[in-house]
Amino acid sequence: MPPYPSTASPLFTYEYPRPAVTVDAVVFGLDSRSVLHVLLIRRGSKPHLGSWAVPGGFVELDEDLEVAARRELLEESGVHVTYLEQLYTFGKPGRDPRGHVISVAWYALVRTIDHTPVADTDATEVQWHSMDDLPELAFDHSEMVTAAHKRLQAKVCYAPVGFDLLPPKFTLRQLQQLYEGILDRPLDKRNFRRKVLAMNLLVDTDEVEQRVRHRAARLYRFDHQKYNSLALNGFIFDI
Amino acid sequence: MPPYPSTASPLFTYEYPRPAVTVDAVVFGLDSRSVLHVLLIRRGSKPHLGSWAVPGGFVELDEDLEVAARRELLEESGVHVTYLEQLYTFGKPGRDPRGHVISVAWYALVRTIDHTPVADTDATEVQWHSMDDLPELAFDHSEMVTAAHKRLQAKVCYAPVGFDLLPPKFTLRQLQQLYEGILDRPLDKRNFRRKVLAMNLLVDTDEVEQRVRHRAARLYRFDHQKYNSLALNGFIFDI
DNA sequence: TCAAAAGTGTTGACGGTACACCCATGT
DNA sequence: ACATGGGTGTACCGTCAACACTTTTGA
Repeated sequence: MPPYPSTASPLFTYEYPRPAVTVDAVVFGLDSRSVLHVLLIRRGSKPHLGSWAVPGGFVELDEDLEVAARRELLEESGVHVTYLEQLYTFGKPGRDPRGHVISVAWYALVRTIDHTPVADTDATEVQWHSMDDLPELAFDHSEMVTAAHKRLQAKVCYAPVGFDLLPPKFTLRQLQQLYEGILDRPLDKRNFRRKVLAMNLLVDTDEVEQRVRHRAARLYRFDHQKYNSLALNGFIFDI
Repeated sequence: MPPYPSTASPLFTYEYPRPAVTVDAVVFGLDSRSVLHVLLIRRGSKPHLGSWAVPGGFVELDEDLEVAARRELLEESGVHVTYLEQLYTFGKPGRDPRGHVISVAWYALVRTIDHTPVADTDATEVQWHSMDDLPELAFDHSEMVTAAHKRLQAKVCYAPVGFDLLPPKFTLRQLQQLYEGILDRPLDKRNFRRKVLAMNLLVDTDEVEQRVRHRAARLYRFDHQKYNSLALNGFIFDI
């Protein structure tokens, strides 16, 4: 085992052993019925070999934390995330049997989870699991998923992050089902539609959904540009 | 320089060098005129020797992150915090000239800042600085303070954390000035009083403030017990 | 023609905001 | 007596919640 390698400055002394640092990401997606799912991998190495876990891994030296999170997601599950936000840093001694491991947890949103191609390096299996039927998870990953879900529930109410779970063009029904799935409660259809349309941030594309066996719904897209300029002037998205 | 020491499990390999991990804490307090202040230390060592910075330091192996934050606060500034919450983890390469240093930032509230005794180990000087007159700070600490302030502004609106900045018994005026100082905007006196009293979480102590040269205001205390039991049933504090 | 979802308004309750004066106290 | 802040009520307005029927479409 080589001595601990040097970094940029000679002033940096190595009297103290360092904890290891990982990043883990709780990835949310919706299936075609707008049901909220979480991406899990089956661990291909010890500890917790064979258990389900959230994708993640060690941060490399001089690697940005967000870059590390994206790299691990790509390596372990091949998903393309549309939204990524830091969640919380878990560092309780004993959370990893290998020693002191500090994990910077993130949560991410992806657009659609039907037919997601999955790569794997460390993971033997990658799978979407419905939020209301999750298996036991390795380490403290259940806690991470719970925290991420709460954060998402709070955030969709005051920021337009939900759109990152939908395709660029979507129906009002899809949007409402998304909110109902995330908030885990029913919403009134008329009130919901009135409220979201009143913000004037949805653009009617003059297209309708295809191949449905009922009256086809209009497709809307979210006007990110307009939202951004409004947000600069203190506008607050609110559902 | 000794080789990097071993941890619990032999499975834990040391092929990769690890970033260092620190904790830093943005500590808020009010002066006697209810003006929001931040606790800063003047750095007594390189890098940024002589610059103002937020108190913090390296996490020890197998030390819990919150414990580390409290330890550093005690060592560097001797303050007793009444509230401590994790804020964000900063890990951009280059944020510390010594090498890759990941900082888990916290924010804390203390009750009163008049005549605060200050100890120091690494710090040559410890001082409260008014939020609207902050010096340049070392590293990315300005960013930390800004993030902490935003978080505090958001949090006082939906959680009773502001009371951790006040003495156990306080006047409604103090409470209002606290909110005005944190939110940085004036509030209507009658509406504010009606709203906070309507929550039925303030207990009139039947005492009044002393040694004031005007009509003495009633002193209230916040009923933490009642709040906790209400919160369990879904009650949400709201200012 | 049936099944399924799209689309559409009104009312009542509640909470937020705006606003000004008299009172108690210490100097 | 004066300066300083303590303490109080009402009216208007906007927002939210509750609620049901007709229309369109594909099978």
